[in-house]
Amino acid sequence: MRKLTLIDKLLQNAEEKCQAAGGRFTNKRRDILENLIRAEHPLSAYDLVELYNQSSEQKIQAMSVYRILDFFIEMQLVHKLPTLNKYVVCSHLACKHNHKDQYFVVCKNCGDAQEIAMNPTLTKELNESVSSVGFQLIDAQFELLGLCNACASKASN
Amino acid sequence: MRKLTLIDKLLQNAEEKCQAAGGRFTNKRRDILENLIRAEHPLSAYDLVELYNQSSEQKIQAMSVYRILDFFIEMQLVHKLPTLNKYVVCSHLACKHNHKDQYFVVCKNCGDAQEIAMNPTLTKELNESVSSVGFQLIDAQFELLGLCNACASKASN
DNA sequence: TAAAGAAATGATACAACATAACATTGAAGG
DNA sequence: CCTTCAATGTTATGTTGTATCATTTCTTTA
Ligand SMILES: [Zn+2]
Ligand SMILES: [Zn+2]
Ligand SMILES: [Zn+2]
Ligand SMILES: [Zn+2]
Repeated sequence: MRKLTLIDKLLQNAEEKCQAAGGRFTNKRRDILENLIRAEHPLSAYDLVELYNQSSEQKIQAMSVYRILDFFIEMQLVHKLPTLNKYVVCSHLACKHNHKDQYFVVCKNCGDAQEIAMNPTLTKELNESVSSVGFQLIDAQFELLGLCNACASKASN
Repeated sequence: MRKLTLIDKLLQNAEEKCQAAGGRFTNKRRDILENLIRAEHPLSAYDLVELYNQSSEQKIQAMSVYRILDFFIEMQLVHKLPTLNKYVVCSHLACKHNHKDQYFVVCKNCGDAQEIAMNPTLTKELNESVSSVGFQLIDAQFELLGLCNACASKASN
């Protein structure tokens, strides 16, 4: 019996989370998620349409991809990055726990994104800052623009 | 001699900032900025096209509005809110100083946005968090989703 | 002040991102 | 089976943003 690959495990974990929430993990959803996992960087919805239509016998349309992405975002398996109009798998796909506050750093040069868990102090500071102007926080996810390690060291050469 | 209104003062201040940076403050730019100031909430580029074409003898095209917005963003007189695909005037239009780190809270209910200056502690925490993963920050501006004071109190009725 | 150069805008076309609305298919439960 | 609801198909259209080349307007300077 063949050992499960890492991706198999991620997909299996994702399936469990979907089913636990009463959602189905259809073939289309599985394939879209797998493509996004393998990409290892943010993709647009239309990137995913192309990828799917190249790698599969079947065809999918943009409308369906958007619906599937919405579903995964609801399940917290995928995040949307509004500054890029792209989507990326949650870095906690392998974890059992549901993650809390996180943000993304986006590399201006290579476009890669990294999900960063907020430490308690940062969360606290942010919450205090927001509530000090009478605002009720619903979702703290955000993106910061900068240079990743790799690109920063290249740039300084 | 008529007293200058608040908006006149804001526009005058904006003009000075543009000229100090070697940019022109043309009539089109002035009118677009004035429309955005008067709106008092975020507008899309096409909202601004419509507003201009309704309120002016002349006509403007989307392309020009995008260029004007880019110019104002460069001048730090306008900010883009990527989660809304909308634009809003900087809350420091009346100040002489150039503002530093800030973020926006966006009301999920009414769509209003409020610009919040980051306090030193928050800036420090954020910088430390980012650099701890080897990332170099370029732009810390971001948006948080929630409920504004007015909408929160309505909702609890 | 006329010519040259640079900045701003016009005009047209199109690319990229996203949703509306209604029809059809397919899985799960009784 | 058959009902029901979730998921997807299908088509059309709305929204956001950029590319490209032409023209106008302002500024500089010879
Ligand atoms: Zn995540
Ligand atoms: Zn990079
Ligand atoms: Zn500002
Ligand atoms: Zn509100």
